[in-house]
Amino acid sequence: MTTDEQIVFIVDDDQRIREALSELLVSHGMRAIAFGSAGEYINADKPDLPACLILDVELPDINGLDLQREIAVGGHPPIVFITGHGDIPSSVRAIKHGAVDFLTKPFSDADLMTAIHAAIAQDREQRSQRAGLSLLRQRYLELTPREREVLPLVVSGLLNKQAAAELGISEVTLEIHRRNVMQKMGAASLADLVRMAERLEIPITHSRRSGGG
Amino acid sequence: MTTDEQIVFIVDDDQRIREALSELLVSHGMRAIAFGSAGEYINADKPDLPACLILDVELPDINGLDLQREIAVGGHPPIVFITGHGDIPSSVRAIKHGAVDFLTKPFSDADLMTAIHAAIAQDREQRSQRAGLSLLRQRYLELTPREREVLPLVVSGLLNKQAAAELGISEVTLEIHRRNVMQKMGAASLADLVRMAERLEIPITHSRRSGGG
DNA sequence: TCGCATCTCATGGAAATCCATGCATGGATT
DNA sequence: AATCCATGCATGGATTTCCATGAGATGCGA
Repeated sequence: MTTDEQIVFIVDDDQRIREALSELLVSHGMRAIAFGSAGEYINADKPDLPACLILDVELPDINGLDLQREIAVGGHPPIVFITGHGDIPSSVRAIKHGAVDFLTKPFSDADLMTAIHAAIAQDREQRSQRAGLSLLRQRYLELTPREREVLPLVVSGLLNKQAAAELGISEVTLEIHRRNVMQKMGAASLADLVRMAERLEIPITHSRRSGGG
Repeated sequence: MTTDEQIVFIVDDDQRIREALSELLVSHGMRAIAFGSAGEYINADKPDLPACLILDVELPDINGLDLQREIAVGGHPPIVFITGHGDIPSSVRAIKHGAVDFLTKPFSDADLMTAIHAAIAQDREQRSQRAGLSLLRQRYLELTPREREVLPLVVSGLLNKQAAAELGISEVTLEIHRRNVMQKMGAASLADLVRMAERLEIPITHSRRSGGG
Protein backbone atom coordinates (compact mmCIF):
# COMPACT_ATOMS: atom_id res chain seq x y z
CA MET A 1 0.00 0.00 0.00
CA THR A 2 2.37 2.69 1.27
CA THR A 3 -0.10 5.50 1.60
CA ASP A 4 1.75 8.71 0.98
CA GLU A 5 0.36 10.13 4.18
CA GLN A 6 3.29 8.97 6.25
CA ILE A 7 6.91 9.75 6.74
CA VAL A 8 10.10 8.21 8.01
CA PHE A 9 12.71 10.12 9.98
CA ILE A 10 16.28 8.93 9.88
CA VAL A 11 18.86 9.92 12.47
CA ASP A 12 22.34 8.61 11.71
CA ASP A 13 25.71 10.28 11.74
CA ASP A 14 26.96 8.38 8.71
CA GLN A 15 25.96 10.22 5.57
CA ARG A 16 26.27 7.16 3.38
CA ILE A 17 23.79 5.35 5.55
CA ARG A 18 21.41 8.28 5.53
CA GLU A 19 21.52 8.31 1.75
CA ALA A 20 21.18 4.59 1.38
CA LEU A 21 18.19 4.47 3.73
CA SER A 22 16.57 7.46 2.09
CA GLU A 23 16.88 5.83 -1.29
CA LEU A 24 15.52 2.57 0.01
CA LEU A 25 12.51 4.30 1.46
CA VAL A 26 11.84 6.43 -1.58
CA SER A 27 12.04 3.33 -3.72
CA HIS A 28 9.25 1.97 -1.51
CA GLY A 29 7.23 5.08 -2.15
CA MET A 30 7.76 6.63 1.27
CA ARG A 31 8.83 10.10 2.24
CA ALA A 32 12.02 10.27 4.27
CA ILE A 33 13.85 13.04 6.09
CA ALA A 34 17.36 12.43 7.36
CA PHE A 35 19.27 14.08 10.22
CA GLY A 36 22.91 13.78 11.21
CA SER A 37 22.42 14.14 14.96
CA ALA A 38 19.85 13.97 17.71
CA GLY A 39 19.94 17.74 18.08
CA GLU A 40 19.09 18.33 14.46
CA TYR A 41 16.18 15.94 14.71
CA ILE A 42 14.83 17.50 17.88
CA ASN A 43 15.02 21.04 16.58
CA ALA A 44 13.65 20.31 13.13
CA ASP A 45 10.18 21.23 11.99
CA LYS A 46 8.62 17.87 11.37
CA PRO A 47 5.39 17.27 9.46
CA ASP A 48 2.53 16.06 11.59
CA LEU A 49 1.92 12.66 10.02
CA PRO A 50 1.97 9.00 10.94
CA ALA A 51 5.66 8.37 11.16
CA CYS A 52 8.54 6.21 12.24
CA LEU A 53 11.99 7.08 13.52
CA ILE A 54 14.99 5.08 12.37
CA LEU A 55 17.53 5.80 15.02
CA ASP A 56 21.19 4.91 15.15
CA VAL A 57 22.26 4.00 18.66
CA GLU A 58 25.67 5.66 18.26
CA LEU A 59 25.22 9.37 17.66
CA PRO A 60 27.67 12.27 17.89
CA ASP A 61 25.75 14.32 20.44
CA ILE A 62 23.77 11.97 22.64
CA ASN A 63 23.20 8.25 22.83
CA GLY A 64 20.22 7.01 20.85
CA LEU A 65 18.83 5.25 23.89
CA ASP A 66 19.00 8.46 25.88
CA LEU A 67 17.23 10.27 23.09
CA GLN A 68 14.54 7.63 23.28
CA ARG A 69 14.05 8.29 26.94
CA GLU A 70 13.91 12.03 26.45
CA ILE A 71 11.25 11.94 23.79
CA ALA A 72 9.34 9.20 25.54
CA VAL A 73 6.87 11.68 26.96
CA GLY A 74 4.69 13.17 24.31
CA GLY A 75 3.64 12.17 20.87
CA HIS A 76 6.83 11.01 19.29
CA PRO A 77 6.82 8.30 16.65
CA PRO A 78 7.79 4.69 17.34
CA ILE A 79 11.48 3.98 17.04
CA VAL A 80 13.35 1.37 15.03
CA PHE A 81 16.92 1.20 16.30
CA ILE A 82 19.82 0.34 14.06
CA THR A 83 23.36 -0.12 15.26
CA GLY A 84 26.75 -1.35 14.21
CA HIS A 85 27.89 -2.33 17.69
CA GLY A 86 24.85 -3.46 19.54
CA ASP A 87 24.83 -5.35 22.79
CA ILE A 88 22.09 -7.26 24.50
CA PRO A 89 21.52 -4.92 27.46
CA SER A 90 21.04 -2.03 25.04
CA SER A 91 18.57 -3.96 22.95
CA VAL A 92 16.67 -5.03 26.06
CA ARG A 93 16.48 -1.50 27.29
CA ALA A 94 15.38 -0.20 23.91
CA ILE A 95 12.54 -2.68 23.52
CA LYS A 96 11.47 -2.30 27.14
CA HIS A 97 11.11 1.39 26.49
CA GLY A 98 8.86 0.74 23.56
CA ALA A 99 11.12 0.50 20.54
CA VAL A 100 9.56 -1.48 17.72
CA ASP A 101 12.76 -3.24 16.77
CA PHE A 102 16.50 -3.25 17.29
CA LEU A 103 18.45 -4.19 14.16
CA THR A 104 22.16 -4.81 13.99
CA LYS A 105 24.10 -4.06 10.86
CA PRO A 106 24.14 -5.60 8.46
CA PHE A 107 20.39 -6.10 8.29
CA SER A 108 18.27 -6.92 5.29
CA ASP A 109 16.10 -4.33 3.56
CA ALA A 110 13.19 -6.62 4.15
CA ASP A 111 13.72 -6.72 7.92
CA LEU A 112 13.97 -2.97 8.06
CA MET A 113 10.89 -2.43 5.96
CA THR A 114 8.92 -4.87 8.06
CA ALA A 115 9.88 -2.99 11.18
CA ILE A 116 9.05 0.35 9.58
CA HIS A 117 5.65 -0.78 8.46
CA ALA A 118 4.91 -2.10 11.93
CA ALA A 119 6.09 1.15 13.47
CA ILE A 120 3.97 3.30 11.21
CA ALA A 121 0.92 1.15 11.77
CA GLN A 122 1.50 1.50 15.48
CA ASP A 123 1.82 5.24 15.15
CA ARG A 124 -1.43 5.46 13.22
CA GLU A 125 -3.16 3.68 16.04
CA GLN A 126 -1.48 5.79 18.70
CA ARG A 127 -2.29 9.01 16.90
CA SER A 128 -5.88 8.05 16.55
CA GLN A 129 -6.05 7.24 20.27
CA ARG A 130 -4.34 10.48 21.17
CA ALA A 131 -6.61 12.49 18.93
CA GLY A 132 -9.67 11.12 20.65
CA LEU A 133 -8.23 11.66 24.07
CA SER A 134 -7.11 15.15 23.23
CA LEU A 135 -10.61 16.05 22.10
CA LEU A 136 -11.96 14.77 25.38
CA ARG A 137 -9.44 16.74 27.37
CA GLN A 138 -10.28 19.85 25.43
CA ARG A 139 -13.92 19.46 26.30
CA TYR A 140 -13.06 18.75 29.90
CA LEU A 141 -11.21 22.06 30.05
CA GLU A 142 -14.39 23.84 29.07
CA LEU A 143 -16.04 22.71 32.28
CA THR A 144 -16.29 25.18 35.12
CA PRO A 145 -14.68 24.27 38.44
CA ARG A 146 -18.01 23.31 39.90
CA GLU A 147 -18.86 21.16 36.93
CA ARG A 148 -15.55 19.38 37.37
CA GLU A 149 -16.60 18.59 40.90
CA VAL A 150 -19.95 17.29 39.74
CA LEU A 151 -18.59 14.99 37.04
CA PRO A 152 -16.87 12.42 39.27
CA LEU A 153 -19.85 12.24 41.57
CA VAL A 154 -22.20 11.60 38.70
CA VAL A 155 -20.07 8.94 37.04
CA SER A 156 -19.65 7.27 40.40
CA GLY A 157 -23.29 6.38 40.13
CA LEU A 158 -24.57 8.68 42.84
CA LEU A 159 -28.14 9.87 42.61
CA ASN A 160 -28.53 13.58 42.00
CA LYS A 161 -29.81 13.85 45.52
CA GLN A 162 -26.72 12.17 46.95
CA ALA A 163 -24.30 14.13 44.82
CA ALA A 164 -26.03 17.35 45.78
CA ALA A 165 -25.73 16.48 49.45
CA GLU A 166 -22.07 15.71 48.88
CA LEU A 167 -21.50 19.23 47.59
CA GLY A 168 -23.89 20.86 50.00
CA ILE A 169 -26.07 22.33 47.27
CA SER A 170 -29.66 21.80 46.23
CA GLU A 171 -30.66 18.97 43.98
CA VAL A 172 -31.93 21.39 41.38
CA THR A 173 -28.61 23.14 41.08
CA LEU A 174 -26.80 19.88 40.77
CA GLU A 175 -29.13 18.81 37.98
CA ILE A 176 -28.21 21.95 36.10
CA HIS A 177 -24.50 21.33 36.52
CA ARG A 178 -25.01 17.77 35.48
CA ARG A 179 -26.81 18.73 32.31
CA ASN A 180 -24.13 21.28 31.50
CA VAL A 181 -21.47 18.64 31.93
CA MET A 182 -23.27 16.27 29.60
CA GLN A 183 -23.71 18.99 27.03
CA LYS A 184 -20.19 20.35 27.17
CA MET A 185 -18.65 16.89 27.06
CA GLY A 186 -20.89 15.92 24.19
CA ALA A 187 -22.15 12.85 25.98
CA ALA A 188 -25.29 11.35 24.51
CA SER A 189 -26.08 9.42 27.64
CA LEU A 190 -24.84 8.72 31.13
CA ALA A 191 -23.21 5.56 29.81
CA ASP A 192 -21.30 7.72 27.38
CA LEU A 193 -20.20 10.07 30.11
CA VAL A 194 -18.97 7.19 32.22
CA ARG A 195 -16.81 5.92 29.38
CA MET A 196 -15.42 9.40 28.81
CA ALA A 197 -14.55 9.71 32.47
CA GLU A 198 -12.80 6.37 32.26
CA ARG A 199 -10.64 7.52 29.40
CA LEU A 200 -9.88 10.74 31.23
CA GLU A 201 -8.97 8.64 34.24
CA ILE A 202 -11.29 10.54 36.48
CA PRO A 203 -11.37 8.64 39.75
CA ILE A 204 -14.54 7.28 41.27
CA THR A 205 -15.29 9.02 44.52
CA HIS A 206 -18.16 7.21 46.12
CA SER A 207 -20.17 4.30 44.98
CA ARG A 208 -23.83 4.02 45.53
CA ARG A 209 -25.29 1.17 47.44
CA SER A 210 -28.40 0.26 45.54
CA GLY A 211 -30.61 2.17 47.97
CA GLY A 212 -33.36 1.92 45.44
CA GLY A 213 -36.44 4.02 45.08
CA MET B 1 10.27 -7.29 52.16
CA THR B 2 10.21 -10.68 50.49
CA THR B 3 6.79 -11.78 51.60
CA ASP B 4 6.79 -15.53 51.81
CA GLU B 5 3.67 -15.64 49.69
CA GLN B 6 5.58 -15.92 46.46
CA ILE B 7 7.65 -18.40 44.58
CA VAL B 8 10.30 -18.59 41.90
CA PHE B 9 10.40 -21.32 39.26
CA ILE B 10 13.72 -22.18 37.70
CA VAL B 11 14.02 -24.02 34.40
CA ASP B 12 17.60 -24.82 33.45
CA ASP B 13 19.22 -27.99 32.20
CA ASP B 14 22.42 -27.42 34.16
CA GLN B 15 22.04 -28.86 37.60
CA ARG B 16 24.81 -26.71 39.07
CA ILE B 17 22.99 -23.60 37.95
CA ARG B 18 19.71 -24.85 39.34
CA GLU B 19 21.36 -25.42 42.69
CA ALA B 20 23.19 -22.14 42.69
CA LEU B 21 20.05 -20.20 41.84
CA SER B 22 17.99 -22.08 44.38
CA GLU B 23 20.49 -21.29 47.07
CA LEU B 24 20.62 -17.67 46.09
CA LEU B 25 16.87 -17.39 46.26
CA VAL B 26 16.55 -19.23 49.54
CA SER B 27 19.22 -16.97 50.99
CA HIS B 28 16.94 -14.11 50.01
CA GLY B 29 14.08 -15.74 51.83
CA MET B 30 12.21 -16.90 48.74
CA ARG B 31 10.77 -20.26 47.86
CA ALA B 32 12.22 -21.81 44.72
CA ILE B 33 11.37 -24.86 42.64
CA ALA B 34 13.74 -26.01 39.94
CA PHE B 35 13.10 -28.03 36.77
CA GLY B 36 15.55 -29.55 34.30
CA SER B 37 13.40 -29.13 31.21
CA ALA B 38 10.42 -27.29 29.80
CA GLY B 39 8.36 -30.45 29.87
CA GLU B 40 8.97 -30.99 33.58
CA TYR B 41 7.93 -27.43 34.27
CA ILE B 42 4.78 -27.65 32.20
CA ASN B 43 3.63 -30.90 33.72
CA ALA B 44 4.44 -30.00 37.29
CA ASP B 45 1.88 -29.12 39.90
CA LYS B 46 2.72 -25.54 40.72
CA PRO B 47 1.44 -23.61 43.70
CA ASP B 48 -0.95 -20.81 42.87
CA LEU B 49 1.05 -17.82 44.12
CA PRO B 50 2.60 -14.64 42.81
CA ALA B 51 5.59 -16.00 40.95
CA CYS B 52 8.38 -15.55 38.50
CA LEU B 53 9.95 -17.91 36.00
CA ILE B 54 13.71 -17.93 35.53
CA LEU B 55 14.09 -19.53 32.15
CA ASP B 56 17.21 -20.66 30.39
CA VAL B 57 17.02 -20.02 26.67
CA GLU B 58 18.84 -23.24 25.81
CA LEU B 59 16.86 -26.22 26.99
CA PRO B 60 17.05 -29.89 26.11
CA ASP B 61 13.48 -30.30 24.88
CA ILE B 62 12.29 -27.01 23.46
CA ASN B 63 13.74 -23.56 23.07
CA GLY B 64 13.01 -21.20 25.95
CA LEU B 65 11.61 -18.61 23.59
CA ASP B 66 9.22 -21.14 22.13
CA LEU B 67 8.14 -22.12 25.60
CA GLN B 68 7.44 -18.44 26.24
CA ARG B 69 5.18 -18.30 23.23
CA GLU B 70 3.33 -21.44 24.21
CA ILE B 71 2.53 -20.32 27.70
CA ALA B 72 1.80 -16.79 26.59
CA VAL B 73 -1.92 -17.44 26.68
CA GLY B 74 -3.19 -17.89 30.20
CA GLY B 75 -2.00 -16.90 33.55
CA HIS B 76 1.65 -17.81 33.51
CA PRO B 77 4.15 -15.86 35.53
CA PRO B 78 6.46 -13.21 34.05
CA ILE B 79 9.70 -14.58 32.67
CA VAL B 80 13.31 -13.62 33.37
CA PHE B 81 15.51 -15.16 30.69
CA ILE B 82 19.05 -16.23 31.37
CA THR B 83 21.41 -17.54 28.75
CA GLY B 84 25.01 -18.39 28.11
CA HIS B 85 24.90 -17.73 24.39
CA GLY B 86 22.46 -14.94 23.86
CA ASP B 87 22.06 -12.96 20.71
CA ILE B 88 20.31 -9.67 20.07
CA PRO B 89 17.41 -10.98 17.97
CA SER B 90 16.56 -13.46 20.71
CA SER B 91 16.62 -10.81 23.37
CA VAL B 92 14.45 -8.54 21.25
CA ARG B 93 11.96 -11.27 20.66
CA ALA B 94 11.90 -12.20 24.33
CA ILE B 95 11.24 -8.69 25.56
CA LYS B 96 8.72 -7.99 22.83
CA HIS B 97 6.79 -10.98 24.03
CA GLY B 98 6.72 -9.61 27.52
CA ALA B 99 9.79 -11.00 29.25
CA VAL B 100 10.83 -8.89 32.20
CA ASP B 101 14.55 -9.17 31.47
CA PHE B 102 17.10 -11.06 29.42
CA LEU B 103 20.34 -11.68 31.29
CA THR B 104 23.50 -13.12 29.80
CA LYS B 105 25.87 -15.17 31.87
CA PRO B 106 27.71 -14.15 33.83
CA PHE B 107 25.28 -11.82 35.49
CA SER B 108 25.37 -10.42 38.99
CA ASP B 109 23.16 -11.69 41.76
CA ALA B 110 21.92 -8.15 42.19
CA ASP B 111 20.78 -7.87 38.58
CA LEU B 112 18.96 -11.16 38.81
CA MET B 113 17.27 -10.27 42.08
CA THR B 114 16.20 -6.92 40.71
CA ALA B 115 14.61 -8.63 37.74
CA ILE B 116 12.94 -11.21 39.94
CA HIS B 117 11.47 -8.62 42.24
CA ALA B 118 10.15 -6.69 39.27
CA ALA B 119 8.68 -9.85 37.79
CA ILE B 120 6.96 -10.84 41.00
CA ALA B 121 5.57 -7.37 41.51
CA GLN B 122 4.24 -7.48 37.98
CA ASP B 123 2.68 -10.86 38.62
CA ARG B 124 0.98 -9.62 41.74
CA GLU B 125 -0.59 -6.84 39.74
CA GLN B 126 -1.57 -9.15 36.88
CA ARG B 127 -3.08 -11.66 39.25
CA SER B 128 -5.11 -9.03 40.95
CA GLN B 129 -6.35 -7.80 37.59
CA ARG B 130 -7.14 -11.30 36.47
CA ALA B 131 -8.94 -12.11 39.67
CA GLY B 132 -11.24 -9.14 39.22
CA LEU B 133 -11.87 -9.92 35.61
CA SER B 134 -12.47 -13.55 36.32
CA LEU B 135 -15.09 -12.66 38.91
CA LEU B 136 -16.82 -10.47 36.35
CA ARG B 137 -16.75 -13.20 33.74
CA GLN B 138 -18.18 -15.64 36.23
CA ARG B 139 -21.08 -13.33 36.90
CA TYR B 140 -21.55 -12.72 33.21
CA LEU B 141 -21.93 -16.46 32.70
CA GLU B 142 -24.83 -16.45 35.12
CA LEU B 143 -26.81 -14.25 32.79
CA THR B 144 -29.45 -15.86 30.62
CA PRO B 145 -29.14 -15.51 26.83
CA ARG B 146 -31.75 -12.79 26.77
CA GLU B 147 -30.02 -10.91 29.55
CA ARG B 148 -26.81 -11.05 27.58
CA GLU B 149 -28.66 -9.38 24.73
CA VAL B 150 -30.02 -6.71 26.99
CA LEU B 151 -26.71 -5.79 28.60
CA PRO B 152 -25.01 -4.23 25.56
CA LEU B 153 -28.11 -2.25 24.70
CA VAL B 154 -28.36 -0.86 28.19
CA VAL B 155 -24.71 0.10 28.50
CA SER B 156 -24.93 1.72 25.09
CA GLY B 157 -27.09 4.32 26.75
CA LEU B 158 -30.36 3.36 25.13
CA LEU B 159 -33.56 4.15 26.96
CA ASN B 160 -35.51 1.12 28.10
CA LYS B 161 -38.06 2.01 25.49
CA GLN B 162 -35.47 2.00 22.72
CA ALA B 163 -33.76 -1.16 23.86
CA ALA B 164 -37.13 -2.89 24.08
CA ALA B 165 -37.96 -1.84 20.54
CA GLU B 166 -34.58 -3.14 19.43
CA LEU B 167 -35.43 -6.58 20.77
CA GLY B 168 -39.06 -6.44 19.76
CA ILE B 169 -40.31 -6.93 23.31
CA SER B 170 -42.31 -4.78 25.68
CA GLU B 171 -40.71 -2.13 27.81
CA VAL B 172 -41.83 -3.89 30.95
CA THR B 173 -40.09 -7.10 30.04
CA LEU B 174 -36.93 -5.26 29.19
CA GLU B 175 -37.00 -3.53 32.57
CA ILE B 176 -37.13 -6.89 34.25
CA HIS B 177 -34.20 -8.22 32.27
CA ARG B 178 -32.31 -5.05 33.02
CA ARG B 179 -32.88 -5.34 36.71
CA ASN B 180 -31.84 -8.99 36.65
CA VAL B 181 -28.66 -8.05 34.85
CA MET B 182 -27.83 -5.38 37.41
CA GLN B 183 -28.49 -7.79 40.23
CA LYS B 184 -26.60 -10.75 38.82
CA MET B 185 -23.63 -8.60 37.87
CA GLY B 186 -23.63 -6.97 41.28
CA ALA B 187 -23.73 -3.50 39.80
CA ALA B 188 -24.70 -0.79 42.25
CA SER B 189 -25.58 1.64 39.52
CA LEU B 190 -25.72 2.02 35.78
CA ALA B 191 -22.33 3.69 35.89
CA ASP B 192 -21.00 0.58 37.57
CA LEU B 193 -22.52 -1.65 34.93
CA VAL B 194 -20.99 0.43 32.17
CA ARG B 195 -17.54 0.02 33.69
CA MET B 196 -18.04 -3.71 34.06
CA ALA B 197 -19.07 -3.95 30.43
CA GLU B 198 -15.94 -2.05 29.49
CA ARG B 199 -13.74 -4.51 31.32
CA LEU B 200 -15.59 -7.39 29.72
CA GLU B 201 -15.06 -5.71 26.38
CA ILE B 202 -18.70 -5.85 25.56
CA PRO B 203 -19.14 -3.79 22.42
CA ILE B 204 -21.45 -0.83 22.19
CA THR B 205 -24.25 -1.51 19.76
CA HIS B 206 -26.13 1.71 19.30
CA SER B 207 -25.69 5.09 20.83
CA ARG B 208 -28.51 7.28 21.83
CA ARG B 209 -28.94 10.70 20.38
CA SER B 210 -29.96 12.85 23.28
CA GLY B 211 -33.60 12.90 22.16
CA GLY B 212 -34.68 12.73 25.79
CA GLY B 213 -37.77 14.33 27.20
C1' DT C 1 -45.78 -35.62 34.62
C1' DC C 2 -43.99 -32.20 37.74
C1' DG C 3 -40.92 -28.65 38.74
C1' DC C 4 -37.84 -25.21 37.29
C1' DA C 5 -35.82 -21.77 34.49
C1' DT C 6 -36.68 -18.63 30.97
C1' DC C 7 -39.18 -15.29 28.57
C1' DT C 8 -43.11 -12.75 28.25
C1' DC C 9 -46.65 -9.01 29.63
C1' DA C 10 -49.89 -5.79 32.56
C1' DT C 11 -51.15 -2.60 36.24
C1' DG C 12 -49.90 0.88 39.27
C1' DG C 13 -47.34 3.77 42.14
C1' DA C 14 -42.95 5.92 44.18
C1' DA C 15 -38.80 8.02 43.01
C1' DA C 16 -35.57 10.00 39.89
C1' DT C 17 -34.30 12.19 35.68
C1' DC C 18 -34.84 15.66 32.11
C1' DC C 19 -36.07 20.19 30.92
C1' DA C 20 -37.83 25.03 30.68
C1' DT C 21 -38.60 29.41 32.67
C1' DG C 22 -37.44 32.77 35.94
C1' DC C 23 -34.67 34.90 39.37
C1' DA C 24 -30.58 36.36 42.56
C1' DT C 25 -25.68 37.05 44.03
C1' DG C 26 -20.80 37.92 43.48
C1' DG C 27 -16.69 38.45 40.85
C1' DA C 28 -14.31 39.67 36.66
C1' DT C 29 -14.23 42.25 32.41
C1' DT C 30 -15.31 45.94 29.50
C1' DA D 1 -21.89 51.22 35.28
C1' DA D 2 -22.99 47.53 32.26
C1' DT D 3 -22.16 42.94 30.95
C1' DC D 4 -20.83 38.33 31.28
C1' DC D 5 -19.95 34.17 33.72
C1' DA D 6 -20.28 31.04 37.45
C1' DT D 7 -23.01 29.68 40.98
C1' DG D 8 -27.11 29.12 43.34
C1' DC D 9 -32.35 28.15 44.02
C1' DA D 10 -37.59 27.32 42.99
C1' DT D 11 -41.75 25.75 40.58
C1' DG D 12 -43.88 22.61 37.59
C1' DG D 13 -44.49 19.14 34.35
C1' DA D 14 -43.16 15.37 30.99
C1' DT D 15 -40.62 11.27 30.83
C1' DT D 16 -38.10 7.57 32.65
C1' DT D 17 -36.57 4.53 35.91
C1' DC D 18 -37.34 1.40 39.79
C1' DC D 19 -40.08 -1.89 42.01
C1' DA D 20 -43.83 -5.12 43.54
C1' DT D 21 -47.50 -8.15 42.51
C1' DG D 22 -49.69 -11.27 39.50
C1' DA D 23 -49.78 -14.27 35.67
C1' DG D 24 -49.28 -17.04 31.06
C1' DA D 25 -46.34 -19.83 27.68
C1' DT D 26 -42.49 -22.71 26.54
C1' DG D 27 -39.02 -26.13 27.02
C1' DC D 28 -35.99 -29.10 29.57
C1' DG D 29 -34.63 -32.44 32.89
C1' DA D 30 -35.81 -35.30 37.05
